[in-house]
Formats: sequence, structure tokens, C-alpha cells
Amino acid sequence: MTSSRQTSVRIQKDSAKASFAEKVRVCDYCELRNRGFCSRLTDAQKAILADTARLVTVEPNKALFRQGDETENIYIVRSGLLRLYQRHLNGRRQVIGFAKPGDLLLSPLNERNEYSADALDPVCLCHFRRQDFIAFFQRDPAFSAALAIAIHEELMRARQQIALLGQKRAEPKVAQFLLTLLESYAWRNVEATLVPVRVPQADIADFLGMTVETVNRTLARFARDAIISVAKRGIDFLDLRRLKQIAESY
Amino acid sequence: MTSSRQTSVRIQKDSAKASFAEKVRVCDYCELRNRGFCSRLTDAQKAILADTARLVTVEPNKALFRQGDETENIYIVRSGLLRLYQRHLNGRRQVIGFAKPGDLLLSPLNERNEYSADALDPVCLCHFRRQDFIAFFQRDPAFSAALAIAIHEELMRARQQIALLGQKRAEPKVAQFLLTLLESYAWRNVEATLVPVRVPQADIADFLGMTVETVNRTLARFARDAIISVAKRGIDFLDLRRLKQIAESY
DNA sequence: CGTTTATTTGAGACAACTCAAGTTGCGTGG
DNA sequence: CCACGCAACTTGAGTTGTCTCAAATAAACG
Repeated sequence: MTSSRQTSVRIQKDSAKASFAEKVRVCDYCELRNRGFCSRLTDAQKAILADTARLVTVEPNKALFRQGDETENIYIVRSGLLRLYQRHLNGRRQVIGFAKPGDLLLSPLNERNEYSADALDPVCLCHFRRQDFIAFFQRDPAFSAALAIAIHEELMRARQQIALLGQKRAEPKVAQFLLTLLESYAWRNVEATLVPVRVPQADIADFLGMTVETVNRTLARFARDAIISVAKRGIDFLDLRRLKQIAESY
Repeated sequence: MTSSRQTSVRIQKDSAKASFAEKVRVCDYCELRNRGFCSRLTDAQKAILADTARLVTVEPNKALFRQGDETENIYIVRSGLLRLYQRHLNGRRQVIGFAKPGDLLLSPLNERNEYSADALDPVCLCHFRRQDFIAFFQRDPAFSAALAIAIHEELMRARQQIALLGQKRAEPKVAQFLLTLLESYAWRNVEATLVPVRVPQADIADFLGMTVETVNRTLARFARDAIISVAKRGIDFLDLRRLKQIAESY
């Protein structure tokens, strides 16, 4: 169980004051314009959204927002990785996922945050006032369709995790988790075999519903068998074929 | 693992041939007009939907549709209970939920069914051609908003299940499952303490990621401790307070 | 009434958990 | 620059809950 951390978000004012044309250019430069949620929007829609967008950065291990707080903002991740988690009545922490570039955080359909989010590494995000988002949502049918699709994709990811948690043995769980993690970094380079962040083992444990010790021993076994290699900067995938085998083993 | 069952759906022609006014009346009589997905629609929207709606019934233990097939229809459950499940590469079956009256089955956003559905008891549903649904979806922004909300609710239910599966011990899992099941029958009568269907233990096991034997032993323990009482017709809840205690125990 | 399917029970194995102790890495302050 | 403290990671030993395998009811179905 992690102790509660202080929220620390830095808003970049320059972006807030930029002219319309400049803001559109911010989107132009963004490598995500054709990835994730943004890719579903037309240029016109992007321009309108950019008009109300602000940039924020979050330092590693700091909170972006907390479960239960009023949902003031909706976020789109530009870079970095965040852990998303819920806390349950008995105090147990359930990590519900990891947000990567292109992901939409929080839904305008909720008044309060369904989950907390903290940064695992330096994170940069666009954010929008929920009210603006709702207004846009009600005005533009194509936009609400895009949102429906985004939520639907999140639903399918949640189902993936259900399949993962339904597994009984530790090795397939960890293997599948590692593969999913790699996938989320492979959208640029198909041959990528490096995940460039260190995901705390405690987070993996709370994601997969196991103890830290078991996660650790499983990772150690994978490392000993030269399937992966864990370094300070992240995880190297040495034997993808074998890892996939393990992931699919019952 | 259940053997594959034959799809057997009976379409009620009389409804298909009913006049516009009569169809609206079908909605009027439906006790679900203010529950679930339908409750989010205006009378005008309901009338348009009813225009393309057909009624179907499914016998117990028969399939309504199968994972991977082309999504021709979208369904709304009127009565009965269905199990929804996916089959994974290794052959494992993951029950992803149980559909109750008012629930929307399948998304027009998918070309193919994400999951299979079979009836646990006699089931009656409204169904719509996916194409009609999409057309409506694109034409009416308020309708796509309603759909987004429906998908979002499904997402939150999926997160509930994630929390459930994240649990390590068997008793809290089964207890929480039972409470959720009861809840889905308590929308009319708050004091309801009876679930009037027999959910096969194999389905519970594949839902919770445990074996039939463990599910059985856990249920037996609950019954021995007079927390529940399992009969042919369903489950009686004798000690809700105790069950909630167990559900929240770590 | 025989055949199939679902539930129940037992005994034993084993994987994951608990508890406890050590190690490593890293930032802070002397 | 080193000493210190804290948090994350690692390792070991022992326990236990769940799974596996096997077999005996009990129900459902034609």
C-alpha cells in the first residue's frame, strides 16, 4: 500500500495564451495526432479542442488526480506512463491499468473521478475543462461518436484485463502483462523489444492480484531463463517467442 | 468447459407486422421503459427504435449469439438471465458477466461479436438490426450520447469485476458475486432476498477465475453457516449483513 | 429408466501466500 | 563525500488455501 502523495501539477501558461493558429500547430507537431483518441477527430474538431486545451506536466511519483474528487478536467496523455488505480473499502489497492500516450483519462460522463492517477515517469498531458468537453459533446454528434468509440476501446481493454485476472497461475499472468506493456510501446517501432520505464513491482502485483514476492520471483525466473532482462532504465525482451508461449499456457 | 450449443432463436412474427401505434404500445407495456438503456431515450426515440424492433425468445441453455460471428443484431434484454463469455486461445472460458433485464447486448461499434451469450432461463429480448442502430446513431446526437452512457456503464461494471478478480481469497469473491447477483434483481423490490434463477456453479467458477470444486465448497460453507440457502429455484439470502462482512474482508 | 450433466465429497500435491530478514538503490543532510 | 534513512527489491522457510485427480451422488432429460 502506497502512502498518499501530494498532487503537483505544473500548468504551462505560454500554451494557454497562444493564438488559435499556434494552438493548431501544437496539434500538428504532436506525434499523437494520428494515434489514440485524437486520431478519431477531424482537423476542425482538433482545432476547436485545441482552443480550450492546456498542457500540464507531472513529475514522477506525483499524483495527477485522485479518486473521488470532482472531475474538473479530462486529460489526453502526450508522453510518459501513469498508473491508474482504485482503492476499495477494505483498503486494498487495485491497479486498473497504465495510461500511455494517446490515452484519454477520465470520462466527462462522471461527476467524480472513478480512479486515481500518478505518474511513473515524467508525464506530459493535454487537458480540457470537463464543461468544455461536455458542451462540445452535446453540440457535435460526430464528437460524441468519437467519445463512444474511445470508451468502447477502454471497455475492451478492461475485458482484456478480466481475462488476465481470470488466469490462476502466476507465470502466464506476468507474461501477458509484459507483452501488453511492450505492445503499448511498439506502435512506432514494430520490432521494439524495450520498455523504457521501470514499473514498480508493487504496481504489477496490485494490477495482477498477486503479492510482490510472487511477482518478483516470477520476473527473476524469466530473467534467469534469459527471457527478459531487467535494468534500471526498463525491461529488455530477449525471447519474445518463449514469452508468448508462457502467456498462452494454461 | 461447456460443449458448444446450438443456436435456437424464435422470432415472433406478430410483433414484426404490428403497426406503428401498436409497437409504441409494446414499449408502453414494457416495465423496462424506465430502466436500463431504454430509460435514457425520449419517447420519440423509443418510437423510432420500436419501429425497427423485433421480439425474440431464447430457451434455457440455448445460444443467442456466438463470439466471432458477424454482429447482425443488437439486443435489449426484457426478461430472463444470460451468461456472457469469451473463449481464449488456450481454450479457457472466461465468463465476463450476466445480462439482466434492461441490459444492452453487443455494441454497434463492433463488426463481430466480442462474446457469446446463452440463456440461463427463458429469455425474452428486443432486437434491432445493427445497420438501423448505426443509422440512428449517426443521425441523432442525443442517441449516440445515450449509447456512450450505456457503454460507459458497462465499463464501470467491468471495473467492478476487475476488483472482484483482484481478490485473492475465495470467500470474498463468492460473497461479492452473490451480492451483485442479488442487486440485479432488487431494482423493483428493495427488500428482495431471493435470486430466482439457478446459476450453474461452473459459470460462477469461470466468472470468478476459480475451480468448480472451490466454488462448491465455498457455497456449501455459506449454506452450513445459514448465510444463504440454495434450492432448485434459486438462492435465498438469509444473512445479508454477514455476507457483506465477508465480501469486504480482505 | 438409462444416459448425460451438474453437484458434492475426499485425499494429496503444489503453487502462491505470509512472515521475516537481508540487500540494493537513491536522495538528503551533515 | 560519506552516513543515514527510506523505499524498493530480493531471498528464504514454513504455512495454507486452492487446485488436481478421482469417484460418488444427485438431478435433468429424452
